Amino acid sequence: MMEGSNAPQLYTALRGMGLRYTTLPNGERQVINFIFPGDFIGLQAGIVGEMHHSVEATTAMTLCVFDRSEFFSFFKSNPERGFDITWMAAVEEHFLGDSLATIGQRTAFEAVAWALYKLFQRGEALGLVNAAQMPLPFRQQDLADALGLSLVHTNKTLAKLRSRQLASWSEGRLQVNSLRDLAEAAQTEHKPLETRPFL
Amino acid sequence: MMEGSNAPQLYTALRGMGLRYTTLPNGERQVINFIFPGDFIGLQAGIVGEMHHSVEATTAMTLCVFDRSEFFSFFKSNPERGFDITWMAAVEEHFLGDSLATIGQRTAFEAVAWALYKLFQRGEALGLVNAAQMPLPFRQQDLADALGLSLVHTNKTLAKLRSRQLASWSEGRLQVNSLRDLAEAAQTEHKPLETRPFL
DNA sequence: CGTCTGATTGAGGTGCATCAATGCGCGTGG
DNA sequence: CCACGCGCATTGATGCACCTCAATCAGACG
Repeated sequence: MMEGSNAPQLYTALRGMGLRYTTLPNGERQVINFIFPGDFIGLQAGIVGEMHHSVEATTAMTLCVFDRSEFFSFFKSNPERGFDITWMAAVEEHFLGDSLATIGQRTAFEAVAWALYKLFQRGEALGLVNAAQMPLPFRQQDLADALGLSLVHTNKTLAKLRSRQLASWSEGRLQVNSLRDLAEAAQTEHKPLETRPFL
Repeated sequence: MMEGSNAPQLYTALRGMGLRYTTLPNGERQVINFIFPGDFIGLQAGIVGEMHHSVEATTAMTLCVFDRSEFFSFFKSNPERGFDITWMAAVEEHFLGDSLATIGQRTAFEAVAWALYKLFQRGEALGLVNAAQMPLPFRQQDLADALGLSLVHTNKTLAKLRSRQLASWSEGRLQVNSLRDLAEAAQTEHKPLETRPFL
């Protein structure tokens, strides 16, 4: 479904995973966030008009498509839904603030721990976790580009986390035994995930 | 007006400047964005409920205060305004994505250039620019914390921008002669600012 | 005048980037 | 069935961009 859309649309991801990113003029890539089932995609594109950020599917995805042209009228006829959309945007904005803080202030070790912590927590909320494991079908390069680290250093940092028994990510599966320990390594407070509406 | 509010409220800044930031457990500070007149403050706090990010006034400010408890009903009775709020959130989210990209991918030189570019552009839109100058009453430490750089390195980078005639920021005033050149130094495209609604 | 905040500058150290090579699984074509 | 190429993970060696420490300086204020 993703391929046919060159006109920016609005989606909510029902199944599968992906990522959102920008590309700098010099070719560097920054992944902005990882997309999980339930995420609402394309709000900035839908409202701002131009597509400055790209979205890419990592696994096969099934999407629920909304028509952008009807977005405004939808808002007027369903103000409660409109409120939900604002809510989602606010949660997302809050999350991006935290992301900024990790890229800007945390060490590579803390940053990787933080990312895996957030991903695992998200997986838990979605019921993807089974026997302390969840699927995480991204490449190390994706995580590196998300954290502003080099692929090599990301790899070495992942190895360190593995050897310290904090988190183990390989072959597309992430294993975390103690979320609390991981949060501590990430210089972050261990607290439950913000609830977010679903559209 | 800011001082009396320990309960999270919603504001729009009418006059003055400030900044929004988080603090990590280890004490590091990440400033998330700079607040200009017209900015809407406290949406995440207002919706999410808890105040995880702090807001601080740099100059004296005058604010327009909204009651948080009426926020939801306001949304239902004024869906167009609700749409505007979502719009603002989307623009802000988009901007944070760009911020991520600069902290993650740009060099210190490019990052500082990018920040001054954005600030100056914002100033232009607000009519603050006069004779290629605008007021910018922040400290170098604030910019450093926004970009994830040390104060010392930020200072040296600012000096380099000054010596290359790209941008000069001192005594609370920012001077930019060629926005185009500055954008080029920042590894970014020079394009007009996104319009944003005003509440 | 002391004190305080913020800007500036120099010297030395390091976390992470870059370069380079190897390995491993998997699909593809001969 | 095997050789080959390709994407991705892994590991070692080297270098640099940026950090940290430390000192000085200018202006504001009581």
